[in-house]
Amino acid sequence: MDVQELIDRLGNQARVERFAANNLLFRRGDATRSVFGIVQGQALLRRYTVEGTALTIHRAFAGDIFAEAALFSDVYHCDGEVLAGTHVAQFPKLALQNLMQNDQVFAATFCHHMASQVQRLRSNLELRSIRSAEDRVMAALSLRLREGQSRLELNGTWKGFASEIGLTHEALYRALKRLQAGGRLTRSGRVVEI
Amino acid sequence: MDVQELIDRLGNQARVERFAANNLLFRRGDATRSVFGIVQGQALLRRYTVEGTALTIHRAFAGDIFAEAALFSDVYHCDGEVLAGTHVAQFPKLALQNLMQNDQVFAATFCHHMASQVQRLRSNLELRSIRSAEDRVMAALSLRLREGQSRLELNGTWKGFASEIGLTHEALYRALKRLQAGGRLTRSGRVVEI
DNA sequence: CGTCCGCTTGACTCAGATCAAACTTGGTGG
DNA sequence: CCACCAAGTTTGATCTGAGTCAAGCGGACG
Repeated sequence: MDVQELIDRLGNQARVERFAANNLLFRRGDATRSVFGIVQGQALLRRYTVEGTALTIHRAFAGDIFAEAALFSDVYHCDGEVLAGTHVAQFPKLALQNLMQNDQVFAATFCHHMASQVQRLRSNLELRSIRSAEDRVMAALSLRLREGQSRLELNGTWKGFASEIGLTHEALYRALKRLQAGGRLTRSGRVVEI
Repeated sequence: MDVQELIDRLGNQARVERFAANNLLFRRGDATRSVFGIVQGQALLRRYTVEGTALTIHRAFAGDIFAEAALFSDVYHCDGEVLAGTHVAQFPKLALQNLMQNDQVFAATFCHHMASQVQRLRSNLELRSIRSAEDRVMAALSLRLREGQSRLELNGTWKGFASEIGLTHEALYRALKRLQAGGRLTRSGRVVEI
C-alpha cells in the first residue's frame, strides 16, 4: 500500500496540502489526529536527547506513509517536520479507524502493509551490519531482484541508493567500479545485471 | 505484544517445541503454515544471493515474533533456521487469521504490535547512519530512556547492545569509557545514568 | 546558454575493525 | 562448597577501508 492508494481509499476524508516552507506537522506530546503520507518531498521525524541535541528517527520520502503508530497512541512520540516544497497527505485517525473496523479487507491490507514494512526494515537493518562496501552493495542489489531475475532497474538515483544502504556516494561508486572490474556485475545507467 | 502473550492467547493452538540441534523451520517457497516466536534461543532468516552466498535478513531472539508476513503470503520468502537449544513457539496461520477476524480487539493489538515494530526499526535504522561510536551510543541510550527519566537498566548484556547498534563490543566499551571520562554518562553494571 | 545536480575519480585521514590477551562473573556439577 | 568452564568485560597494538575534501565532467531543464 502506498500514499496514493490510501488517498483514493479515503476519498474526501484525506486532505493533501503543500507547504512552501519548512513546517511542523506535530510535536511530541500533541494529541494524535492524523496519520500522514508524502506525495512529493520529504519529512523528518525527530526526538531530542537528554542533552538537548536533535535526533532524526525517520526520514519519509515520496510514497511513504508515516506516523502510523498514531492510530494506537493518544499522543505523538516525536516531532514531525516537513521540508519546504513538500506535498503532504493527511489521513484523519478517526476516518482510518472507522474504515478498519467496517472493512475487513481494508484492515487486512493495512496490516499486510505493515508486515511488509517490518520485513523490509529488518533486512535493511541486517544489511547495515555488512561492513564491506562491495558485499553490502551486492547484498542490497540481490534483495531487490525479483525471484528468478538477474537484472534490475534502480528506482531512484545511485546517490539515493547510496544513502539508503548507508554509504557515501563516493564509496558506492568506487565499490561499483571494483565489482565491475571483478566481473561480479555490469551496469549501464540505472540498469544492473548481476 | 510478545511471544508469551500470543501463546496465552492462542492456548492449545500454539505449540512450543525444543530443538536440540540446528533445524530448518521452513524453506523459501514452502507453503506458509505458521508464524513463529522465540521462547528461548535464536533463529536466523536467510536468503541466498544470485552468487549463492547466504544472506542473513533477520535475527530473532527470545521474546521476538517472526515470519508475521506468512499471514499475508502463500509461501515463505526466506529460509528460517533455529539454532541448537532453541525453544520455538509455532502459531498456525489459520488459527491466527480466525482470531483476527473474530476478535476486533486482538486484531487491533496485533496491528499495534506491528506499528510499534515499524517505529522501532525505523529509528534503529536512522541510528546506524550516525558514524561516531560515541554519538551512536548516546543516541541509542537516549531512545531507550522512558520519558522524563535519565537512568535506565539494560535488558541484555553490553555485548548484545553493541551488536544491536552495529558496533563491535570493543568499540562499544571504548566509547563508553570515553563518554564516562567526558562526564556524559555514568554506569555501574547494567545501570546507566545520562 | 547557464545552472544545478548526479556522476566519477583522486589524495589523504582517521575511527572503528581486527587480532590478541587478561580479567571478571556467573552458573554447573561433582 | 569449591573447581571449573563459558561468556562477558576490558585494554593494547595494528591496520584497513570508508569518510572527507576537492575537483572535473556531462546531462537535464528552464
